[in-house]
Amino acid sequence: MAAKKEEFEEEKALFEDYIRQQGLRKTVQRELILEVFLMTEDHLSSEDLYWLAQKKDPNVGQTTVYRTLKLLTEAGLAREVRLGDGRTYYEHHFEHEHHDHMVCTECGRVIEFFSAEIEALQDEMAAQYKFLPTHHSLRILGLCEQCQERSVDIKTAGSGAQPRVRVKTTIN
Amino acid sequence: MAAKKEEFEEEKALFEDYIRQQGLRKTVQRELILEVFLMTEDHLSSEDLYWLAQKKDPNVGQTTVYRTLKLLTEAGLAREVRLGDGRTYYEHHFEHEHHDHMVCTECGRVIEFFSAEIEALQDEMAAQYKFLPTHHSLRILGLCEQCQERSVDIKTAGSGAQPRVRVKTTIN
DNA sequence: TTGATTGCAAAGCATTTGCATGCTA
DNA sequence: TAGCATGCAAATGCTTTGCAATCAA
Repeated sequence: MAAKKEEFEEEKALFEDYIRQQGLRKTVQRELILEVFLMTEDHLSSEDLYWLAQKKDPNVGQTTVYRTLKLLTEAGLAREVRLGDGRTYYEHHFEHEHHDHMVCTECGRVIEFFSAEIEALQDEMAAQYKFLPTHHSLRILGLCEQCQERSVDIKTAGSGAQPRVRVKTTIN
Repeated sequence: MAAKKEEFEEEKALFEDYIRQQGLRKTVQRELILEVFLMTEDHLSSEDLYWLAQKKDPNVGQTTVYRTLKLLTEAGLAREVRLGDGRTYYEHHFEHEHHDHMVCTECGRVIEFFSAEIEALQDEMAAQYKFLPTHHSLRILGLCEQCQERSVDIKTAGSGAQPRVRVKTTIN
């Protein structure tokens, strides 16, 4: 994992460019938070990121994480995601395909998916209303495969197959 | 507007059925809140509803509005909507077509739209992941027609044509 | 040196909960 | 009468803000 550090030069450069453009300053905290964010392929809440950053440097504060995530979003490196519970999650934005989410209301599992047809139809609808879309979010709530099975036979089956999708246990 | 009161017998019956089924109790507050909700064809936050109900009976409390909105949602009369700011809005659910929203990030205007094709494709995607969808929400953010014009020529033009869509000014 | 940045503590919101009182069935 | 419902106040959880100290440019 530590070996990954060198991979994010492009993203880091982008961030530094943004910082310079805006007349802001490069700080160790911002660098650290960006690094931790980039190293984690997941939907992270501000708090998640805070704990991860804390492990590397106990000197970072919650507030700075909040502020830096906003910054990353403005810089185009992160994207805010609302999964349905109160908090705001962040996912990678730079060089990551746009996608939407299915959220299991039972276990919180998040499945990412993409449909070019849906995208196209959305633009069509927007055009119909002369609406200029900047971004969109489609969330499908329901039960994932595992939880459907679980609710059919109520055996408390042990952990079956490896989950094929990333799991967020922070929800619910 | 007061003449509309008699129109909602079906909805009221539905609510009373639900209340009875659940072993709950019919109260003046619940009736009033339901009535005010039904009389307003809009996206209402709990606070919006609270003020509207207050005008009719200063004895209703915020808490009861929150609790009753949950109840209405469970009874299938209301549906929760997240428009992107912090709060939760509610819209009619009973005998109302499902639809999605375009939200103008400039003025907060909300456009409702529906696309059977998008719906169908969503089900298709869900099936592909063996996901059992219960509901979904699609939100397109961007600029409405008026705000696009406004940002082209920066003349602070007065109020032009009548807005063709319902406007929520509570956002932003 | 100057002013942006940090982190703590406190404030802000929307929403929920504890609990004594009130009211429905 | 029994116990659900109400409404106030307090608590909660996430996020933002005020501000003095710190640090980058």
